[in-house]
Amino acid sequence: MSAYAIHWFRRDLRIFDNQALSYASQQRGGHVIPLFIVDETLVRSSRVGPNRLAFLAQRLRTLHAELQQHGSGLLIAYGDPRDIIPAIVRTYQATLVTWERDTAPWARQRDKEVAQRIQAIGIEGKTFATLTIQHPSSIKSGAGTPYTVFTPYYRNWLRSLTVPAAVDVPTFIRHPDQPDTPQWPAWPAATVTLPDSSAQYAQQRLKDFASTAVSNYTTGRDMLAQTGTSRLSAHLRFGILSPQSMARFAQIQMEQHPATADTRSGPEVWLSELAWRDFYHQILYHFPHVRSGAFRRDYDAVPWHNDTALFAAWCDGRTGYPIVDAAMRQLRQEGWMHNRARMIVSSFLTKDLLVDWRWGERYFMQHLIDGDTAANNGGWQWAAGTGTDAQPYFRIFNPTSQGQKFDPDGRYVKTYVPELRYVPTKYIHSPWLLKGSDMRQARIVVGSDYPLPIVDHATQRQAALAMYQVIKAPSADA
DNA sequence: TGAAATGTTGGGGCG
DNA sequence: ACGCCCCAACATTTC
Repeated sequence: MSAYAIHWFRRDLRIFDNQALSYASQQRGGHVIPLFIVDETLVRSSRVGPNRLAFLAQRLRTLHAELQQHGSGLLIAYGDPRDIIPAIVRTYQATLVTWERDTAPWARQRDKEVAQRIQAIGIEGKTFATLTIQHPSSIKSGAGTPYTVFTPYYRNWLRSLTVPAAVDVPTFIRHPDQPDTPQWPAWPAATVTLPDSSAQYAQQRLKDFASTAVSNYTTGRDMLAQTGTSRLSAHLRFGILSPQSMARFAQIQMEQHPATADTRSGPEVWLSELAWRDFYHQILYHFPHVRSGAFRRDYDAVPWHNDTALFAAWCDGRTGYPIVDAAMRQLRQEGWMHNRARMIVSSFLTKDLLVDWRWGERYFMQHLIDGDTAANNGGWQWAAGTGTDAQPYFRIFNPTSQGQKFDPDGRYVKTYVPELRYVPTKYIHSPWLLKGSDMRQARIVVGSDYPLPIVDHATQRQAALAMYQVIKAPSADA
């Protein structure tokens, strides 16, 4: 009988279209131990919240069930992978370890040390670059440097895009010593209703989205009250679906929905969103300093006001701006927020409340089930104007007009801010203007039942422009 | 993957 | 008929 391989699951929690897992199985004739390691130091990070953990815990259970259907099961171990991997290699006399390569610098460092440790005992570590559709180091400018602007990156990304065919579910032969039941993590319960974590659900949702919603994606994705987006971000985050499988669907749909002269087709725009994900992963890969500070280092000098009361009001969804409050309450209720809403609230936090983007970034990471450092950091720095290809500091969203554009009938606001449900459409994004008979019709007193705006947008816009002036000031040379 | 401020134009009210 | 003004509508510039 062949020796065993270990497949180390991390962010690729699937058995279909998992190159590293299938390789392990093929190399050892099905003798593969599916392993997940819980590193409690990561679990206790201030960038993690109960909802993402609970979704991960749930996925470990559904992954185990899916493995069981194929005669296998998940092995869950606890500790530092640098110690755990060599220990399990010894326990099960394994001769090969496979895993999906990460893009984050700290994870790459850890993985490098794991590889060194098993190499020292004569075991091969075989890795696969499948976390992104194209590897961060594969898309470079003519000068050989990484792109920091999306458009040229995307042009190059599209040109070199060849999505590998899907890899089938491998065969599994269970190791006789592997416990029947994994030792499940004892993590706090979710505070929200979690999405279905099964691969079956995710694959069906992908099919449904690809066959219907994606054709209207170009405009539908921005409409807050519509299901115009795939809503598969959490599944992509944990690799329940591979990004490659999404790209394949997008490519098929692109052939069926050709672009018109003036508008990019839905599938094309959706594919570009997948490229944005790749883009931000390669930014984190090549510029690890973005994790703690501005990509453009001069923006670290922006004198954020950081008023804790204003920040608390933003977190709680009581700013008095309905579109902002709806979005922040959606985040708390669902552990998810519509992408357009993420842009609106991040613009509001940084440019109306003048709070450091890192406060918002951390809060998002604590609450988002789909929270991913690369994408979340990229999005926040984009909104704050501190990042790669960011919107300029003077581009400031008006929360009222954004609401009118992307939630014209107020359905999104009324879903998450129910105290505004009788407010006439005309005032739904500016309830502070209600008076007389309109106020009576709205059955609400603005200022007590729902807050008055905690800041004045026009005033704060000017304050934000002033705050960002340090960027333009000449450096103080001695 | 803005919005506000400022500039320009032209229709129409009015003396 | 004419000049003047107002201002909506659109364009351009600025942040």
